Amino acid sequence: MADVAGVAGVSHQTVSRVLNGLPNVREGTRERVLEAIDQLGYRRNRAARALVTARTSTIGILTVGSEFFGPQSTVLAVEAAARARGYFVSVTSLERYDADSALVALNHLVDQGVDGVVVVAPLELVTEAIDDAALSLPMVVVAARPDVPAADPVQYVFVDQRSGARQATDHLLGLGHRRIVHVSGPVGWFDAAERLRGWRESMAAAGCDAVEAAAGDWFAASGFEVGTRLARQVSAGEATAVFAANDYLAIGLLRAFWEAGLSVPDDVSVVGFDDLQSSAFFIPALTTVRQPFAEVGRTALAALLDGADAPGAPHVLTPSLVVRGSTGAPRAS
Amino acid sequence: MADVAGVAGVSHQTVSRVLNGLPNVREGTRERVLEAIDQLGYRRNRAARALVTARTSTIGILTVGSEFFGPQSTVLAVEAAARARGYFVSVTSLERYDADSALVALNHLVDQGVDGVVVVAPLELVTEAIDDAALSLPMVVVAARPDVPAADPVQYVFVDQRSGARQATDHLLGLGHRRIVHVSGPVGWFDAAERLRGWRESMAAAGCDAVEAAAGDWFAASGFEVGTRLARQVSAGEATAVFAANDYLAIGLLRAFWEAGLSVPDDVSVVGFDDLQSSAFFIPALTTVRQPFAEVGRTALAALLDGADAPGAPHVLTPSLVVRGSTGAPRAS
DNA sequence: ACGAGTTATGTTAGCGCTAACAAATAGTGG
DNA sequence: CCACTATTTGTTAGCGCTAACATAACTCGT
Repeated sequence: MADVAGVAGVSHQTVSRVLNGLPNVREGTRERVLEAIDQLGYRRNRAARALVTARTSTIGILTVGSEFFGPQSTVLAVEAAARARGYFVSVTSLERYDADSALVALNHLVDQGVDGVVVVAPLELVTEAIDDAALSLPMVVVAARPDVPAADPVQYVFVDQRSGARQATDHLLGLGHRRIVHVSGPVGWFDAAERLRGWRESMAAAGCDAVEAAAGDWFAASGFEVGTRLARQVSAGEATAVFAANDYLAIGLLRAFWEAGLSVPDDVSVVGFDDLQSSAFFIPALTTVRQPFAEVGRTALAALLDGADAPGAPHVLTPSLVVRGSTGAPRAS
Repeated sequence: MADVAGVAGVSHQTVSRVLNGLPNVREGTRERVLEAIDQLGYRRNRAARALVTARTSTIGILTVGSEFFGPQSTVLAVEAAARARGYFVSVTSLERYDADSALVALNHLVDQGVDGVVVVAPLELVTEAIDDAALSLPMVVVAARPDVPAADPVQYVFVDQRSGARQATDHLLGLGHRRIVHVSGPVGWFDAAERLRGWRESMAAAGCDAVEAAAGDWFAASGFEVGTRLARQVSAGEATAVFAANDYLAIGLLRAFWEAGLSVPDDVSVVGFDDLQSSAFFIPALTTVRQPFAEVGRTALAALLDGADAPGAPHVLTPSLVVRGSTGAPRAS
């Protein structure tokens, strides 16, 4: 910076002023400074700036370290939103799914001096770890947590999973299905719990028994495994539709039903959740629930940067049902 | 740090020594310092440290900002490898796929003072932008670039896409197929170009005509569109197998063939590339090529941190074919 | 027990920047 | 044309840390 000041014939402070866009710099001076900067290829040292301002212009993202569609999409959206607002983004993922890992990851970000943290890890143990950590750092959690502590300084942003599940279930009910099984996601995940709850609510409202089949994780292999069992229930007339907690599980289901010689949607309807890029091309095309990830990203960042002092109610966004070929009226019995 | 020194009854320098694990600190002193740190909940200021050491312990990752399986998996792997080695990771993605965006993104990282950059954006225009930028920063590019400039200070790490394509094609040839169409990925992507080339090599070696069908992007929708056309060729006996540039395209193909009433693999064999989590559950299960992403991540990071001064030959990893139900011998004609 | 050789600790300076204040210059009304 | 205000520029200090050097405190061998 001293070099730039020398070339431009001003003091380093004036250079700083130009760089920060402060007023009270004559136009001619500003131009000379910018010229000198350009000529010398000068770049401001962010560490020194951070040291004196006590702000790093960096936000941390804590995410589950896997290829889950929802979290992954959210992270991308937050990153894009942050970049658009001139922030740097530091990403850290969970090594394992336990409270210890969550704290390690959180500390990793705090050590880095981030100005705020967006948590994209909709796991109960992560939010618990955060509650315990009680950091004095602006923090936004993207997770459909139903019981946000009242005085929690942390802000919540999420897509209403329960609403999505109700839309999916109501769609099936509307087609005439009564025996709708839910293949639920793994325990400990808010999204799984909320989708399960939404399904239960709709089933209860319709006066139907809610029979659940739990999948061990979010992947197609689990969906297939559960689907193999469900195929027998379908054949026995014990189920006419399945609502899967996500599209990967639905892939496994479709496959299992196909292997069992069952036709979707003639013998059994299937609904997923997430709307993958390729869900429209499954066999058959999958009816599913789409989430507004880009909006989640923007909202989360806005909450973090602008609403630092306004925890208040969580920001809830609404998903929408996408009806395709995997659902139809139940076979007249 | 001064506070800690006060509590421990030592100078701030001794605290610094303890923190950095330097020798020549008596055990008792070290313990007192650690105790004081713990008691005060002290955290070292990274900005100040970065200022004086001129190193940020942060590496930047430049990636395409989309949900592509390969890049996404690679980023996760690099992040995990970096964390394991105590580095912070700053991620930036391309706003658009043009040279300008690439430079903006690269500058964004440089401005941040990263110690090195890993580029996970296997696009020609990105490597060109990097060549032009000629930054004096350790840099590793994860891209199957066939013509790495000799004196390039940038290191390359990649999975041998050509080998994967040859394995896929040779598998089909071995089954007896002669008319094997390749559905190629979008132009401008190294992976697409290399897979195309590998397929051509194998076809040429077998003395077969290589008929290509270009997809506009990497997604299932394009695969479906191309597949609709290919279905007619298959019916006309002009093709007996299709090698898709990735699994998403393959999904679209499977769907198109299904709609056309063609059986896979009886009427036409299909091979993909990437081995998605769910590829084993497609209908039929997809024969595809699996890439060692975790190894790519580790190798890239090792190259960045350890081999700063040894550009040399690119680090090439090898993918492996996974044979499943979507391939079989051609129908005897 | 004394000095040479080690090892442990303290002192000083400065990394590059911005905040706060001081000085200089330009602008304005009487 | 001068006193006075508004604007522009310069000067100084210090953010929290580490490198380099200075000093103090221990070892030992003789």
